[in-house]
Amino acid sequence: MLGVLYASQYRAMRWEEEKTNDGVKWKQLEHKGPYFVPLYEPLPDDVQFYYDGKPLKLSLATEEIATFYAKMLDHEYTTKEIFQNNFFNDWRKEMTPQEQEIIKQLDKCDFREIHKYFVDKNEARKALSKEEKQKLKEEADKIQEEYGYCILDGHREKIGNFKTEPPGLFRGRGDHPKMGMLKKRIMPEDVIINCSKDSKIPEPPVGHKWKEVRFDNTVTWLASWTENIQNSLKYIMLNPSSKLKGEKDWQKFEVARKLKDVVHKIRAQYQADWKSKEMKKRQRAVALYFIDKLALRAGNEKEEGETADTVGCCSLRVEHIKLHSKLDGQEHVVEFDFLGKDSIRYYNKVSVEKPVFKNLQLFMKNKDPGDDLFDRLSTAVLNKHLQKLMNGLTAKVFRTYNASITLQEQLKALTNPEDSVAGKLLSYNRANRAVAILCNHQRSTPKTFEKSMQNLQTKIDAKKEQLEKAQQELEEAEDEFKDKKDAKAEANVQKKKKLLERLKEQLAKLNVQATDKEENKQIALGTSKLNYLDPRISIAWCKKFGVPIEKIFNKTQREKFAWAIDMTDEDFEF
DNA sequence: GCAAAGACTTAGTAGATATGTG
DNA sequence: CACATATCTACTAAGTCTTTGC
Repeated sequence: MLGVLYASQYRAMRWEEEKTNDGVKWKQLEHKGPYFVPLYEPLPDDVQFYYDGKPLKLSLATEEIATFYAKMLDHEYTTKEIFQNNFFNDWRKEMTPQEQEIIKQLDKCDFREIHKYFVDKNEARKALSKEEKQKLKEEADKIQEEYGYCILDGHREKIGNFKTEPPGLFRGRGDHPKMGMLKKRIMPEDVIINCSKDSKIPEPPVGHKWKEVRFDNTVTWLASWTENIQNSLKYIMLNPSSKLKGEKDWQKFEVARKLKDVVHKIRAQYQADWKSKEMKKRQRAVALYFIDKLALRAGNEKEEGETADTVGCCSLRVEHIKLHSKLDGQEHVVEFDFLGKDSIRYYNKVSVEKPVFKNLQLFMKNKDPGDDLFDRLSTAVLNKHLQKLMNGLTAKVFRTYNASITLQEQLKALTNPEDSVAGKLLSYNRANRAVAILCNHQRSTPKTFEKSMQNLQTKIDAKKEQLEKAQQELEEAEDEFKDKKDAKAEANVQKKKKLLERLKEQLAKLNVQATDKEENKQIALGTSKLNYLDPRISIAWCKKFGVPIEKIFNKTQREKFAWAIDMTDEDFEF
């Protein structure tokens, strides 16, 4: 074979579908191991901790943990009782016996001086000169260069998270029972290295050993450790731009496209199952209907008291829905109100088919608010059923499928080929937004939202004024041309016309911006774009309507979707 | 057949960086 | 050019689903 390949051939080969199904993920894996975050640097002597109003010199380990709390002093977390208690408990465990003897109440601890020290330090860093900042950047780049890449089957690939997580206080989301607990420092002795046998095995930092070095090519991680809060594993894995991740991503969307072919049959079946004699089947059918229609997550069981109380479809409880025979002119309305992943609230009122409504009444009969709505159902049962309906089908495929098909339909409905690029982008964002709403992807309203909205309005008003003025000037110029009929006057008319056109465009652009911003207030578009929307739909749309891909995908996104950018033409259909 | 462990994807946010503006 | 604002990136928690071990 020739040593030279055309770029397109190379690309086609690079994304060629994986044939192996023996679970082997790679043949060669070489890397440097994780980068360990720097050790704790003690506070200067003039920065003091006070207990009960008196300065108290802390041992190194105790001081380090104190700084974790001090740094968070103006964060809402430190006002929460659970956070305070968990922190204080864990902190006391690390104290010397003498310190334990003295430090007995958190409210007698004064961290303010330590807090100020870190605030000042932060400011100082921000105020650094360009050259000094450049130097810091170069140092960071050097670390990235050395630890941030690995060799996988002959390709140099970027690693996603190559640094160990620094110690600190656990920041769980929502009402997390473990918030404030001490997240311990990861040492080489905690870390398992995974690489290929014949590769250069990473060296542990001097004076240290790895917990284990293994050669498992059926998994994709490079290193792992067990974190001490939930006692679960953490991994160092490849960046989404890597071939391995890209192929997996592609595969995910291919499974979702396969669902497109059978979804009608599946829908017909679960509708029929609403009337099944078996309670278990009815529950399965109603749950699947929710997952399909509302894009709910599967809802695995969680260990009580270990995490925030959140639910998905299969773990919904009676207290999470209300039934209304009639509401706001609609029949058979189900009102959902529960906390989902990341304790994000799901609130929705949906009019459902009568049999669904009847079934829900049945499922709720003689149950307490805290009882499971689908008591005969689990995600395992549901997924086992789905697996029989289509190879590779699980609950989450419905989210991917419905998100992608919605984008495709919305783009078709909303795009006007006559629009400017800005107008088309508004349509794109609206289509994206429809998906984000479906998937309930929310964000907290940016702190400066109201203000920046006002600023934009001021700009719009100013532009309107300019426009009116330009309009007048144009009329005057036209009058003058009627009088004089000379070349100079004609040129002036043309000039004013151009100006007017430009201002009109600018105003239109600002208006589009304002609409977009308002509609986006509490909705996060990024998550669906990155995880649920088949990028080929977006790329085909760009090509079809002459929108540069950079307008919808930033650098990171283009890297992640390199597989799709390489293979998609404007005719692609999901 | 089940629970726990393991592997991998999906999620919002904080802080860094880029861009626009007076 | 300094500052404000918008956008991007890194981070790591929190899910889903599969595998393991009894």
